[in-house]
Amino acid sequence: MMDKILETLSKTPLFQGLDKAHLDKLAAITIPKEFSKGSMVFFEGDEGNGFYTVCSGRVKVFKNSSEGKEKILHIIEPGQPFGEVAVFSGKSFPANAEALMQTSLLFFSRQEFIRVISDNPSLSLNMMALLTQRLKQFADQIENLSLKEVPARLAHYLLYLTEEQQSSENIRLTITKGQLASMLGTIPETLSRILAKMQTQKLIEVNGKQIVISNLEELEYLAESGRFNGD
Amino acid sequence: MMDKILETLSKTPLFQGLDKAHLDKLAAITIPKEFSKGSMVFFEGDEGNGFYTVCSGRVKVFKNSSEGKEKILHIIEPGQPFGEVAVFSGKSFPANAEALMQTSLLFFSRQEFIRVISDNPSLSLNMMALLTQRLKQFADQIENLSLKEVPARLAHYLLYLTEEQQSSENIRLTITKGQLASMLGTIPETLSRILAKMQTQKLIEVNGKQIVISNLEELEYLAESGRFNGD
DNA sequence: CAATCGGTTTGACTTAAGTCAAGAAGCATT
DNA sequence: AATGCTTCTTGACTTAAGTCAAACCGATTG
Repeated sequence: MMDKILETLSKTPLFQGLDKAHLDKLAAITIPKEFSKGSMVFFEGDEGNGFYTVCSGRVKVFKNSSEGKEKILHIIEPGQPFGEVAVFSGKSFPANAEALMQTSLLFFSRQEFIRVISDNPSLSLNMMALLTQRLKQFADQIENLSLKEVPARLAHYLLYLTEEQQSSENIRLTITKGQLASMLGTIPETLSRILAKMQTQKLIEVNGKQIVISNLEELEYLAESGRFNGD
Repeated sequence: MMDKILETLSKTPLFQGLDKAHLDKLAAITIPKEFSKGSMVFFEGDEGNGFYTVCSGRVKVFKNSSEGKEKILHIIEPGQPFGEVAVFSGKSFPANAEALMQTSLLFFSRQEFIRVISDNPSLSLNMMALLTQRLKQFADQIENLSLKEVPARLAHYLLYLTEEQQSSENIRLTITKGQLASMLGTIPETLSRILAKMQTQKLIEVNGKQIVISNLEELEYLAESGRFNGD
């Protein structure tokens, strides 16, 4: 049991490079929690007494509007933390988090974690690296949302997937198209139409969640310029 | 000279609560730099060997698109730091920074700063608080950009100004309307039209940079719902 | 093997907001 | 006061993307 936790911690990038003693301290304050598909880990505005890391499963972090529309901020994969904002500044979570499937999480309480991190420059630096990475991602999202149109945002995301999956030929969507639409700041109908257009323009071939990149250069051009070449 | 720096440091929220010894250490690694109006502090992609805090003046942090449009991410006021992302994760700055007027900055080199912060839990926690505040701001911006329309975003900003300036009656734009448009993710023409509409709807009265809030409740409703009441 | 359900697609239509172009208003400087 | 600036406003027009509604598909499940 404790072994399982230690193993998970040691695989979490945030805790990389820590020595055994510190990992043990962390393991001691770790609280495992289970969430079933569709259940909420926390709501925006909830008092946040700590943060989580994903052990197995997947968590959707999102905001929603008064009319019930939602914007997915990120999908958290195993090994990644979320909810850290509540630990260091606000007392409350700035967004909602929902398990997308049966998910096991590790919970770190703010007080205990701050005690551990205060005595641990290496962990502090890891945490700051993580937070600044997130800032960069968000800055890119803001740039895309305000400066680029949906086709360019989608192209950008597909290119990101090629890196992620180390294949410039064949990629696989790891989320539903509806969720992808939400991440890109649009709606399923629009996404569907643009995927269709990318196909008629021979940039890609879509088969369910499987996507073949037929014309990488054009896709890169689209991501950059926002225009389908010749239209 | 050194006194001036120490005084500035002690007024910077990031360095709040540090004891004299640590402030001295910081002052020792501080490098003052001057920028004239319109000059660039750094460009997106530049190698970032440290970060800055604003001593006096003002700095615009922004991204720009291939077509030359720009999105202002934030306007940095005296006492605030910027460029921290480059210190802790990427080696490069994720956005551009330009002095909006004659501006004096303090520069902290990455290596030296990491040395100081490693030995200073209090400063670490301050830094993490700062970074998470930024994350929260960005998350809100993303929410606004993808879930709300321009009128709601503008209303939201005006309400923010009432808090900032501690007046629910009379506020003053501290940036040009063009810059405001860019911060809201729109263009000056659109901003101008919406301000005009807010006036005909008796929500506000605009007089140059001076704005009188005539109907706070309606403005709050607009920020929340995105709709002008009754239309 | 229907029946059902989430996810996806398509079509017809509406609308928010961008583009382009021309003035108008502010301001600083001579 | 006249000149150039930049900033802001307004109008006519275009366009990207959202809404609403219907149908479709694929995968369970009774």
